[in-house]
Amino acid sequence: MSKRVQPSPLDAFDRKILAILQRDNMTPQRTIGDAVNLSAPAVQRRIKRMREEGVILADVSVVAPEAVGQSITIFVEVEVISETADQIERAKTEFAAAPEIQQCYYVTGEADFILVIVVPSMADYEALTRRLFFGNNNVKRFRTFVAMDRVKVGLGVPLE
Amino acid sequence: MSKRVQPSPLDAFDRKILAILQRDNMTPQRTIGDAVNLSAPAVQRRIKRMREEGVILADVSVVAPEAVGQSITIFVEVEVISETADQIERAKTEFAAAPEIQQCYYVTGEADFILVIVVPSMADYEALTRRLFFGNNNVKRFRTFVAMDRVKVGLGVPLE
DNA sequence: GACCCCGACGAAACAAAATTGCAAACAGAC
DNA sequence: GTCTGTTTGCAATTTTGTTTCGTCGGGGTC
Repeated sequence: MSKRVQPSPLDAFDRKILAILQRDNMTPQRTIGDAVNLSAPAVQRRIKRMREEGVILADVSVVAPEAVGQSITIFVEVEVISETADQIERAKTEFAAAPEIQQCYYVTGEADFILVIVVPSMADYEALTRRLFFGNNNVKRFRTFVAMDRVKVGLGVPLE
Repeated sequence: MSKRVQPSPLDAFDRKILAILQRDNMTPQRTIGDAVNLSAPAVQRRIKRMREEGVILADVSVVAPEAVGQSITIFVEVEVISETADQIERAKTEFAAAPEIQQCYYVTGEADFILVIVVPSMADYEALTRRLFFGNNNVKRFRTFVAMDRVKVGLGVPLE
């Protein structure tokens, strides 16, 4: 199920390449090569390997939510009643399936799940809570935080 | 300062293209064209326009945090003492500057900021809290949630 | 209705980038 | 020192992105 193939260790070249790609994956390999002192084909082979090994999970465009009418970002802390493996698995599956849920994490602490949700309006959010939380009798409680400002949004990982 | 240029409305073609790109932005334009019934140049013009208008914010590779030794994801709710515009701005700037902070949102509700943090170890997180929270006398309180499972992670927005 | 203008399209030509084949450099094992 | 693996750079090939150009269709004007 996992995409990882071999945990082949990353060297300094790989990390530099990753640092560039996670900022802009349309950078020409030639340019990357110049930046890291490697030929374009060498860079390309490393990228290919990292994709195969699952170091690079995906290559995506980041779409501005407001531009497509999804102007509201919401955080939700969800606390469940039963924490049996079965129930947790069920919750994970349900959350993962909802397209409005951009991110879902299973966490320790005072909550069990933290969700990042993107919707066009509060009415849509209200409808979603009805479906997802009130309609799920394993949800004990949930707390909502509405984002006023997306100060920093990304999936970039600290490198080097 | 903003990247938006003109809020030219998106049609069904644009949305279909975005849906493809936010899943895989390495899809050849010809392939996209076939999928949406448009020629490659038409697709390319639309993509170019959406980039210029800020509909497409960025094009990035998604790196697996574990693969680069950043195996711990943490959520933090931060509550500040003073909520003057000045202090909030200062906090935003500071959070945005930290590379370990992957995401930062300014929110309503029981907290003021929600952070998503990626670190190699709890020790690193501890050091970060010391620097970021204990070292900041405007932080009243913060709550930590450690992710046990990244159930769903992405920046994709619901389209159509 | 005839006209023009504007915008978007597709086909083809073109440019640039990615990919592959191959020989050489290098590192470690014996 | 020689062998074997791996990784590299260069050059040829292929794929992809980009530009050009002629055409089509809608809207406004006279």
